[in-house]
Amino acid sequence: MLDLKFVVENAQLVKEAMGTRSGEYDVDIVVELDKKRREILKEVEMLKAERNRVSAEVAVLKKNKQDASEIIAKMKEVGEKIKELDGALGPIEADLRMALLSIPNIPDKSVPLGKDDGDNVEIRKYLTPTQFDFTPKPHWEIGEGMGLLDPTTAGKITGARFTIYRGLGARLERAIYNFMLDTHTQNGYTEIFPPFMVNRDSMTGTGQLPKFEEDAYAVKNTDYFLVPTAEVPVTNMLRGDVVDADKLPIWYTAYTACFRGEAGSAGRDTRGLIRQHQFNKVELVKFCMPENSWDELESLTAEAELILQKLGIPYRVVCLSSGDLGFSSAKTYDIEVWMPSYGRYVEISSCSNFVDYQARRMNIKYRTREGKTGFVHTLNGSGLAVGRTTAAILENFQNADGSVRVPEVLIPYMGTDIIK
RNA sequence: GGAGAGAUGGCAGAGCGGCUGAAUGCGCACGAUUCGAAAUCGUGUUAUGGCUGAUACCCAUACAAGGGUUCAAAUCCCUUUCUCUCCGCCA
Repeated sequence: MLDLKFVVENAQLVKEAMGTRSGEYDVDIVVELDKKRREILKEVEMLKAERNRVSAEVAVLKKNKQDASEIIAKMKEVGEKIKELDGALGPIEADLRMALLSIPNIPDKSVPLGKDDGDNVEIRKYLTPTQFDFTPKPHWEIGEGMGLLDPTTAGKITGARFTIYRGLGARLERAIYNFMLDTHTQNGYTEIFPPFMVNRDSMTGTGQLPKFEEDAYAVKNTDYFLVPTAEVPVTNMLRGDVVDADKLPIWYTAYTACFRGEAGSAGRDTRGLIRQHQFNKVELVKFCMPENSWDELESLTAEAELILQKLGIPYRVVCLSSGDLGFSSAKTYDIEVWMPSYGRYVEISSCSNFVDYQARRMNIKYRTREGKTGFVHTLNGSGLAVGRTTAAILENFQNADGSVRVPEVLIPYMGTDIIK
């Protein structure tokens, strides 16, 4: 969340920033609630100061065995008044927090202004779109044709938007996330294997709640949620902590299955691995000092790109426009992989700098040697979405005879150089 | 699932109705000492909110979280969460 003081003192600026995003956000309500809160607060704090003062007098009287019943009776009234005002304050503060949580991050100055993904700006490109001297097949045809992917049986045992991987298909998926984890740990990331279920506080900490509860899978009879991304458990590892500045930056990488309701995407990408309710992803998460977060965003993006470079798959990097920016993010680069069946680039990673937005929400602070504290900056990015990588490999490395070449770096993991 | 113990500052650990925002130790900062350092000595060192030009003063709040008792709660009561020990069960 944003800093309350900042919002109240710069309401106009915040409103303008919200205007560049998609969606409507109520900044005025925050200002109003804060004003109300402060009015009551002043009154109740005065009463409390009086109570504290008089209570000290009572202590002295009692010590000297003197009668204090008169002022005790008077303080009882003050106590009731305090209780009343505190009672009024509670709901206002709760509303205020909710209102503040409902306001997204302010886009960084460098973010291109725009309405939606049509205004995203291409930053760089790697390789050129794959050319074929035959008509390439989409990955779901390749996968189902060779028995690597089986959405039909998955539909029977679970439902739509699930897939069973079989044989070399399952092996390929596993090879990919092992290769990703190995690459990232060699680059200095610490591997984390977190729980796949998290509590409500964690979902709120990273911003999935309260606004997007319908996208999440809740576990019945508990207050747990299936993780929509490893970002949630991994970023929340430091929730409420004060970290020694010397220990920063912290780089974590984690594989998890990810579970998403995909509310509002009915009819989109219904075939293949692009949009599933359960998919595998390797995530990159960073915690750093505020002054380093923009450099860390560049390196994090490069580290995610490295996977596609090593695999040899064409991609491009785009900077999301203000209108396409995620709720908690100040700036996001999407990495988009070339997908022949779509005839365009498809998102495979989203690398974001949240600056202090998540840290304030989660109360993650640093402490320097000199004792100075402040909110850390948090970043994360996919490194990468595994299912989409599988799809991209099947499509970009397919041969005319229907077989699929295994990328060089995956051969040790696959035990073969060809899938047929 | 059953029985018991516990949760206090960056860390360790006292306190168990008023004089405790919190002893003591560690860590850290500054100073003394030193050619410099170690050791030693001295001083200081929580956060959030209100007020404010102010990171100054003053005021309020906070001892897992939430509620209650009381003039007054880290201290008493209730609920929840988490941790540990023993038993059971299980991969």
